Amino acid sequence: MCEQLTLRNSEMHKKKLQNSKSIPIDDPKPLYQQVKKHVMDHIQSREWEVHSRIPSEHELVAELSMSRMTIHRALRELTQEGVLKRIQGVGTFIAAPKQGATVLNIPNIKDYVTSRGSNYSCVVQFHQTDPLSAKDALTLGLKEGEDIYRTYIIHKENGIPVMLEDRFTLPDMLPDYINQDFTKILVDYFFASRCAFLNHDHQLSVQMSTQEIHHFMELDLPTPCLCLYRRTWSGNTLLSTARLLYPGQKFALTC
Amino acid sequence: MCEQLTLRNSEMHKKKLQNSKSIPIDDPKPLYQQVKKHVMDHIQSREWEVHSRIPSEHELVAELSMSRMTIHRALRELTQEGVLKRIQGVGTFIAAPKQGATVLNIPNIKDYVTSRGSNYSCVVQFHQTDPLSAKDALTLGLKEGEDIYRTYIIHKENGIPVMLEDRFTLPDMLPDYINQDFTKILVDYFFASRCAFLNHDHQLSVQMSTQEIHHFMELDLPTPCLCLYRRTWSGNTLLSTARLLYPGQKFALTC
DNA sequence: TAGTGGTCTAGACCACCCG
DNA sequence: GGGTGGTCTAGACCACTAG
Repeated sequence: MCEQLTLRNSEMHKKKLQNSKSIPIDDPKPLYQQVKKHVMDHIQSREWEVHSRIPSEHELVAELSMSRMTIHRALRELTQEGVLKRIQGVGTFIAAPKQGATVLNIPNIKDYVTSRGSNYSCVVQFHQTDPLSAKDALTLGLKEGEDIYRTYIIHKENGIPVMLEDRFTLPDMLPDYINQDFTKILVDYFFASRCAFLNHDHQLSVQMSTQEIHHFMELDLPTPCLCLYRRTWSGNTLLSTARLLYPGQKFALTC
Repeated sequence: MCEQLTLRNSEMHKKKLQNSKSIPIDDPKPLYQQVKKHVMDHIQSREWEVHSRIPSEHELVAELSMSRMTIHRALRELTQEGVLKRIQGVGTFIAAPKQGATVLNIPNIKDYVTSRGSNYSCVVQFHQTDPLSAKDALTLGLKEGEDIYRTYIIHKENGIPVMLEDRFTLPDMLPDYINQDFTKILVDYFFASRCAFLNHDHQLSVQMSTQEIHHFMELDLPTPCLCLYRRTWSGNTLLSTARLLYPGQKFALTC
């Protein structure tokens, strides 16, 4: 088996040499990618089991007749991808499969609406400087009564409200925030245009619609709502918090 | 500015040489990481703007007095991380910041419960072979009446139901699925132990609790529920679908 | 044709782990 | 001390893009 693979690889090497005479035959992939596939094949075929040790770089260099840097790059990338686990001075092992890490990718509201072939619009209900209430001050880690920007936007699909955005933004970092017209640019886009490396954290919950939600979302009946609480940071500095309310409808997918 | 950085880097080089005399002074990082930081600093300070071209590998080699492989590794990793965009024959550019891609990372239920310091347990209500109903057959892309494994589990935190798992699993791929004791092993862990490369897709929605949910989740009042519909694949082959119901409570965060 | 990024090599030094 | 992975170099050949 190993011998067979060695042969295959030396054949590939020949093809590469042929290819260098500018006679592209069948697009041989880079060697490091072949090594990655070689390792993946052994894992998928169960020949190399989870947690077991795979050949060292030195052994793969000998087996596949490549330089150590090429082998190393392949193994390093597989390690970055979570397939392998490497321990200096010990060896390279098959990593345990990731378990239970469930990732949801929620597109922004405008892309989501337009991707459904619908018309996107929004109405900015408030966009002003407010003194902080005691409750909000607690959440934001600020003092009661301090000034903060508050923005309240209803996002619509074909004119029908689909999402309520209730946002607090700290004035220190982005003083021109309050002058923006958020019917023209999404708040997230504005942040992305001003700050190079944003990060977010999120908290997901469900709640029944309140009177306030009924009013702005044009609802008649009590409706379960998905509530996404998002904080936006630039490095370790909090920029903004948002409560995003999606009244009871399927709204997100992928990955 | 550039000169200053070159100086800083040659100083680091000296430190590295000192360090090689086994006198670790202040843990100098690998050169390629210094290059990454060098680039990131220029981006964060706005010195290099979005979409603008940054110095070529050759220029960075001269500026920072490093080998091209080291420069190349730094720029390649930043490209993989989405910070840069490289075009062969043209140059290296600052990538546009990712916008609106909101990612939620939901831990598995057992880790979630235990991470809160609570006691995890579960009850398997059904675990049997069922003929497919017309509606479920449609969702799964199978024929009505075909046999399928159905598993119905109530997950509990300190004895109180917190999540309902209603799962259909195709019998072809994992014939010993039906013999598992899912009070001992999470279904996701079982899949991970049998299939090397799993992927999932998800759909999120909210719904009001039904009579069925009231009964199994020990609810008295109608409650909004978060419903996560998850499909599990091995390559392009569907393994299992699950409806995961979390009655109205905060349940997930991070990233 | 000159400059760019993509890949690959052969060799080197290092920190780390283990017997 | 011998084997492992982590890093780095100097040089090479290539495909690609643009003037």
